[in-house]
Amino acid sequence: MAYSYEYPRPALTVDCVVFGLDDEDLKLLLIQRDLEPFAGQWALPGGFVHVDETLEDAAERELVEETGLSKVFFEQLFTFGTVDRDPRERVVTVAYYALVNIRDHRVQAATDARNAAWFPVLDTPSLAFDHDKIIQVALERLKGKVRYRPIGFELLPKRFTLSQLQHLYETILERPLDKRNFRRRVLAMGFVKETDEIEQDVAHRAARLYRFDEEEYRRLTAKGFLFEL
Amino acid sequence: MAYSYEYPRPALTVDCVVFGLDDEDLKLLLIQRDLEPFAGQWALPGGFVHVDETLEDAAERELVEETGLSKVFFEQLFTFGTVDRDPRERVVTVAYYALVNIRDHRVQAATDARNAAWFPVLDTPSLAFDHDKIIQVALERLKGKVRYRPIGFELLPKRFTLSQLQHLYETILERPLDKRNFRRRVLAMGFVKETDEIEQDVAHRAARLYRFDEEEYRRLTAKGFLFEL
DNA sequence: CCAAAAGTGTTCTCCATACACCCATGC
DNA sequence: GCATGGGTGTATGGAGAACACTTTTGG
Repeated sequence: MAYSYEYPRPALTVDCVVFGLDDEDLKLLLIQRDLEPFAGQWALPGGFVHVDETLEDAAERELVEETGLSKVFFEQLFTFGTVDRDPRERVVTVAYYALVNIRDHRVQAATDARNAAWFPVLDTPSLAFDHDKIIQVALERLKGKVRYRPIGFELLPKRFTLSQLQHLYETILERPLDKRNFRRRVLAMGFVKETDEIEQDVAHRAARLYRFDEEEYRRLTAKGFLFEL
Repeated sequence: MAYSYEYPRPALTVDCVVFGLDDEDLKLLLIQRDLEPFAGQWALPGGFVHVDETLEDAAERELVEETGLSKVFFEQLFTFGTVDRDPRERVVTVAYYALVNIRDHRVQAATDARNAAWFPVLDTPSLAFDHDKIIQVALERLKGKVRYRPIGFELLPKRFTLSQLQHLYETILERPLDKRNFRRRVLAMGFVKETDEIEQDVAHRAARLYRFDEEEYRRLTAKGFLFEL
């Protein structure tokens, strides 16, 4: 019989790469570990998968427990399974990435985390385990996916200006975009809708606020429309 | 301590979705299980991950053991972790997909497999576990990825005709393509190279054979070139 | 000579790109 | 009134899409 009871089995964890957008940069949510191994070092939030919860549930639970974040956009990233990635024993980890609007969520460390904080993506401390590697993979995925799926909106508040949206894409893609062309293309797609609100409290002309109309996006993709930027 | 020794842990398996191209259709390599649960039913090749092997190694090992296939193109697909996907106990599976040129590989059942055979993708028997679901995900991935990564070549022999290549894309994308435009675009990319050989033993004008120049592809992508079809 | 697939160019349309100035607001 | 970002139109070039006939070979 191929029942696995007789054999030692790898442990299974989940880890979360949480991206957030601060007005200027792309940031990453890290926790400072309170336990060995790597106690005191910064790492991705994550932990062991319980036998009675799905992988998504485990990722969400760990994120809430260690950082206080809940109800954020989540997608599976990749599963990392080299033999020596954890010094204790064999541990396979299913990594997720999440996108959050920083301003709407307050982070707070708890359980196994001594501390939780946002770091600029390009200026993180050296991390525990193979978490640097996981972040590299997450960044590549984000860069790739943002061009053909409208996931960037998850990083913005519900109402946003077109300049914020453009800035977001410039940050993620690491190249400048032409303002007029960008605005024309975004609006031509039809699912970024003008609202009748404008920015508040800015020291210059206030910009119009727009929103991402998910309903409309679904309708359009169902009809064969392909998002691309 | 967050050591997991104290807690029951999910079992971990790998499963392989192996695509092949028969002259006409896209096919899938399945095995007939010899063990419970689902003995006698068709399923994806796969099995438990050993503590001392990476996930890739496990996938390759299981594929050789159960089907005799080795040295094929492999990529991680997705990790499936719903709680009840295995009737015995909690089992999380890391799925891989593989692309094979059917004519160059002979399959042969062994170990836990009573039988191994190719089935048309759109006409498979009902499968064990959640393997139908896994295949759906693999198909979507293949359809998506084939358009921006030159992985389709893995399904063809080393030397192929442009008609074969076009047929492959038509099969995967499920739509007809214009012959002249297709040939122009493929050749314009620069990494599909003409050879001085031609088809043999055909009952009509013999077509020129081409090859995928991986070196050239790497050079071009390094310079910012983006494959797209 | 017939069947079957190989091979080949041109036109048109549309979309991506490049590019610069005036406008509204707060201080 | 000045500094700051908001907002707008046009011209050009290049790529994708549509489209049909001749060539080669084997049977």
